[in-house]
Amino acid sequence: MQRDTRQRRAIRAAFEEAGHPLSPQELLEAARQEVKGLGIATVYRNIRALQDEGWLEAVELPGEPARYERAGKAHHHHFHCRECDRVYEVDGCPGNLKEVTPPGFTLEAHEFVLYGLCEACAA
Amino acid sequence: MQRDTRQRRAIRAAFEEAGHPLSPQELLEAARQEVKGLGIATVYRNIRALQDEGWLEAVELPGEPARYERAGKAHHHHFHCRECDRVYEVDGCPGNLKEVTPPGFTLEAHEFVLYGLCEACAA
DNA sequence: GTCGTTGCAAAGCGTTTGCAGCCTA
DNA sequence: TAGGCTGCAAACGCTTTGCAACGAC
Repeated sequence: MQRDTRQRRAIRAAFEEAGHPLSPQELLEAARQEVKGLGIATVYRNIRALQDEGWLEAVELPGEPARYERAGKAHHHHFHCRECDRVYEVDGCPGNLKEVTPPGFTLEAHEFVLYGLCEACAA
Repeated sequence: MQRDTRQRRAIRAAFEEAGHPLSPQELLEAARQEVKGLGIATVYRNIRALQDEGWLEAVELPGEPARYERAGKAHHHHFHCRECDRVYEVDGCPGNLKEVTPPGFTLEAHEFVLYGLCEACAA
């Protein structure tokens, strides 16, 4: 049975407050403001627990450590700003996925990441 | 000045022969058939050297170690088989990238990865 | 012979796991 | 009080680096 600890509450709260995906390190720093002495192992263990529970989802970006965001959102992709390093959600989905799939291959899922400048950084 | 060693020749040859991106480990195994006793450190050092030289390009897949392929190919994306773990090139590009980009954002690049079963594994 | 290159082993780095004590239910 | 949870440190897997010997030119 799962218990409601200070650590877990702080970790959940960090995700509620952040409007964007968090890395384990960012999460540690955020949650430590609430729970001093919080260990990185606890952060990783809770990330996994919250994922198993279906409360969190991994956001895997090519070439960098995974970030995490609240689960249950509608299908979406991400825009990674190369200036502020922030990750934004984008709605919608590129077309002609099937036409791009090689003949004989079975398509089950897809990842899609946009890179560039966000509105603030483009100004 | 760069030297032409047995190891470097074997590594180059492995890429020429493989029709798909190779991970450092796959590369080690392939090149070892030519050069027994080849070390993994040498593989990594040559991957970097060949990248600097513009002969190789990294293929970064979300959530796993990078693979590498010959540079200079036409724009393409990749299909990752969840069964045999191989990565294939796919030609073409999904549409409506601009429609998906949020207003005010500047789109500079995109990554796109398909997941599923390759032709061999789907059988 | 020079000096770039190699293999080995050790060091890094992010993530996971073992363990003894802690704390929630 | 039981047993899930935590912090610490050690263990991991992948990649990089230090070093002395090697070998291309």
